[in-house]
Amino acid sequence: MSDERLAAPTQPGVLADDLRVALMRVSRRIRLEGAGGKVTPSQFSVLAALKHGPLTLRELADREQVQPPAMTRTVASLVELRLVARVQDQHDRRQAVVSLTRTGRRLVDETRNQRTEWLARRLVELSDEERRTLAVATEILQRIGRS
Amino acid sequence: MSDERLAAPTQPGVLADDLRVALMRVSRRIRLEGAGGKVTPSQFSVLAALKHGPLTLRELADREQVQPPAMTRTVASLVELRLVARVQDQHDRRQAVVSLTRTGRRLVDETRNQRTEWLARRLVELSDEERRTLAVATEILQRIGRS
DNA sequence: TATTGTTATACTCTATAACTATA
DNA sequence: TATAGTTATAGAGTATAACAATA
Repeated sequence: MSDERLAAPTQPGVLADDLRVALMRVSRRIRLEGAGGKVTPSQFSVLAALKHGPLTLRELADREQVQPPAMTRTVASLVELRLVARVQDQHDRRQAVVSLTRTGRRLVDETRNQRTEWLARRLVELSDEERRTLAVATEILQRIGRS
Repeated sequence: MSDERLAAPTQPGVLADDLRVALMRVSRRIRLEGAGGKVTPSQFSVLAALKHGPLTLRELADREQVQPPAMTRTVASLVELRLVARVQDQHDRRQAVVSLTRTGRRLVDETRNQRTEWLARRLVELSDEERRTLAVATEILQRIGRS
């Protein structure tokens, strides 16, 4: 008797279905962690987008795939919460440049850390070999994510 | 010289950070596929929850982690779209049982297939060994998702 | 009394259309 | 004219509080 029924399925169609479900479920779990109710998911997504530097309102709207009026409101709420600052661009006064405040940056880092820690706790329960498998899988997923 | 810089990092903290980012990015990509604008994410989530059989409004609210009034509205909109049907339970007339219509089931299956196919197209571009790695990783992620 | 679901009300996120200010 | 952003308006999704119907 072969051990086919024990082997993880590798046919693209079957694997895609299993992997899709597993990916969606785990990311949902991760998203629930560290979302300490301080800001909404939309607001947090904007904060995370600003992590690597200031962006104009238009750039934020494009990256978050929302229309400018929606971003106007979200940014206004974040300004109110003192999590971002907005200043008029001096060279093109039509543009508003949005950046993280120190408090905003701290919130992004804390949430990120909480999410990472939730996953890290799951990983320490695995064997070395399983972690090696996930490490290689991570590289493959990174490639898929870029495509 | 060791090949440390080539090896995928397996320390739980580092791996968790890389894996988290990769997971979130790929699931976001998957979620964007086949979301043909026919229904909203909330509505689709309810349809998917009904895939394995009818549920009462209360059960739906619990599974979707929303309060009953929100589910009342979402179900009403899906009834309007002819994607679900709701009938009063004959044994307990307080309860409303919600089930997929044929159209609703078709929409769930089509969306699911489109998402799976997007991922399957990425998988056929990989080597056999990479697919084996992802297959084993899927089993590990399934365990993490259940925890 | 307890449970299921609805109605009333309010707030957030989103969209499109029309507008203002700047280039 | 074209672009960046806002205001006006509307619809979906969510919540809590108060209520109706049934168990």
